[in-house]
Amino acid sequence: MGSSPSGGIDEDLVDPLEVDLTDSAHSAGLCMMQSEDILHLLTDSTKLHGLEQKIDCEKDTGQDTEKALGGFQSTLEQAMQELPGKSSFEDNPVETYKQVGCEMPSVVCPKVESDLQDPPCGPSLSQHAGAAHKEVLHYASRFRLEPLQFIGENEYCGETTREALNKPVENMILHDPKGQQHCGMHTHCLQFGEAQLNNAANSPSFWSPSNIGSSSNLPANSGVPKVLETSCVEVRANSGGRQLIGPNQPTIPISSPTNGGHSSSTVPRPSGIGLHLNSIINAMPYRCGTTGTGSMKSSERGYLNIEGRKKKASAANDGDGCKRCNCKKTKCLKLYCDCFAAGIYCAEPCACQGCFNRPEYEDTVLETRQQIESRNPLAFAPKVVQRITESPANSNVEVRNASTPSSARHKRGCNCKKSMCLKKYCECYQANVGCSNGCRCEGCKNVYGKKGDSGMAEDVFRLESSFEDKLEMFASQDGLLQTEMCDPHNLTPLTPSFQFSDHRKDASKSRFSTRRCLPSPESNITFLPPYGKSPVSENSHSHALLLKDLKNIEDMSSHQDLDYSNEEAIDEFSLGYDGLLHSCDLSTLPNLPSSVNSHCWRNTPFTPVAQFSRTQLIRAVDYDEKLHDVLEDDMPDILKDDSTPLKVVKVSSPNKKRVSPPRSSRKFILQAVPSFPPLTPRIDSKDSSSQNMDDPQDCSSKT
DNA sequence: GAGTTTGAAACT
DNA sequence: CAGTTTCAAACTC
Repeated sequence: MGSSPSGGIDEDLVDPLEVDLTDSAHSAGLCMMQSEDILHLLTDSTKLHGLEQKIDCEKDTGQDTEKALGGFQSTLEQAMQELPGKSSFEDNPVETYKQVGCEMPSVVCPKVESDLQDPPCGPSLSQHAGAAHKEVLHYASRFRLEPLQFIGENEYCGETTREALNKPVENMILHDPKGQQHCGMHTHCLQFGEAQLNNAANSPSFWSPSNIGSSSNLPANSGVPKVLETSCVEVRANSGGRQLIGPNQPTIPISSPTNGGHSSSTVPRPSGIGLHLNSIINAMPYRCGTTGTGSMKSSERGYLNIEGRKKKASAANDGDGCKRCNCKKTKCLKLYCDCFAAGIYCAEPCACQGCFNRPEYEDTVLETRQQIESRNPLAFAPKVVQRITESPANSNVEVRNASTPSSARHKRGCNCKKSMCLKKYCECYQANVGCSNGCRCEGCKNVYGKKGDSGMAEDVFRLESSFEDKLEMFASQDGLLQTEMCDPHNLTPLTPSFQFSDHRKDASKSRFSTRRCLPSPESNITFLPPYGKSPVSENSHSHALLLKDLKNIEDMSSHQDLDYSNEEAIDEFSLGYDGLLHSCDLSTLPNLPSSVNSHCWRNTPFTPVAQFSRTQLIRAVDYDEKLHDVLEDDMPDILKDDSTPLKVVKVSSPNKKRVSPPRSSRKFILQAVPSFPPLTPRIDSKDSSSQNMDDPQDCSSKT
């Protein structure tokens, strides 16, 4: 990969996808798989082999890990038995891919493994291993992300992902309500919390010498988890398609396998599985104001600066704003605090007073976060979704004009009375998205789209609602969902993910299934079918793939007997409702940069939802006919005819919280994992800032 | 930099 | 669920 002399990444050499793989997919322990991969996975026993290796590796990491994996191996074994030509369980050392050009070895898919390994530089990793794993699971469930699959990870990440890069990027979601579109990546990282951190840690850039050395130096701020995808896309658009870092980006080295080569290497672990999100963010390429439209909040932005200069993005800054919070009364434990809301710790750049949003108060932070989520499960959900497409014709990523009403929407809408949605007071405006019918603004003059301007966004929301409603209906009728889902903490905003856990109380620990990246429900827009403004051809390929996958699934279900008694084999079926649901929409998934997918935090727009192991997939499919019904009822309609207008089942008020009513469940359980983002001690916290900040980041304010 | 305005978040 | 209060960012001067 090309590292600039300053330690930055050469734009041309940076491969967003690569970044994703290392950053999010691995570190988070969440590996997203796309439909193609799933199919491949189902037939590729070698992947199981890889999984096995990983398992072995993890076993060495500690009891926690083993426990976490609990039963997973048995499941794996069973699954392998089902696969013809499965590889024997060899004790081959786990190899991690090292991206070419990366100064630091990057852990690619062996994510979990890497996470569990103690970093050469610190003991924190082992200490956090168990927690991290748990957190990963938690986030996975919350974001509808599945824990990293051990199966074929390397292959998947190394190849599939790479291939995916060449595919059109269809949709992306913005997390940041406040318009952090340019910092989407950052946001994602944050959301995954430790996982993210881990990812970051795994990412070459993160561990690159410069980064490591500077990580402490880097301002702990980072991007706020709001709009990650966008940044990627934008970067691409700006840089010609494969770069995460723009010209203005910090020179933090990011691994970018230029040769696609993978060399086996030991994976040095960051001293911080517990690293704070800020660290990740800092490590991540950061591009603010790339388009000049993005208005990121400071919390959403990293203070990365090529020059190492740190400056508070306030005011004067244009485009690079990196402001942080300035809370005085809330102790940075309320959503008023951008840092807190973003799932990151406050950093030195913050001017907050009496801040508790720091690593040393992790417990408090977590608790507070849980409280908030108990009140509003969507409190930390992404607020803005955006759709991005790539033109198939030229392979160039085409970012839909964010200013167009249909390109993005604030999910809850604004409530502006006096600003006419023309100032940053307006969250829609701040996010550079148009107001939608869900907004209650008065006198809307949002330049990105006035309230009432119809667009796909609304339709998408409706679609989402529709599907969701069905799903919920389905769940409630069949009691598939456990009451656990009723717990706001367990609920994933808008899209609860279920899992077959049968008897596995500790599903969260045993859930390792192949996964597929699916747009999270919150990424509704992501699911937009290519109708209307989007040319059918735009998604034709992906749709075809999707349909293929669906068909395969159906076929499998119809041709195979499912032995539900074999719980181990089933282990779990993680159904991201949105994933399955929108798998049709997933057309975009195959095209999604892995980076985007992997960087999901909470409410990640792209949540790898349905990654099934072969057995799991089959059984899951068969398991519940109704599930099929849902898929068939909803997805086909969309998938079968791109040109067919979406059926509007129900329009949900953006302001309404989608909380599923209590349901009894038999087979599906929502993982009860704390939703709080991994707020692991960050290298450079305010307290510790003394160590860092030597290399202040260049923070410029948003436009 | 201080003060004002604004609207989200929190509270009742 | 609506109204009110609190809060911190955005904005103005």
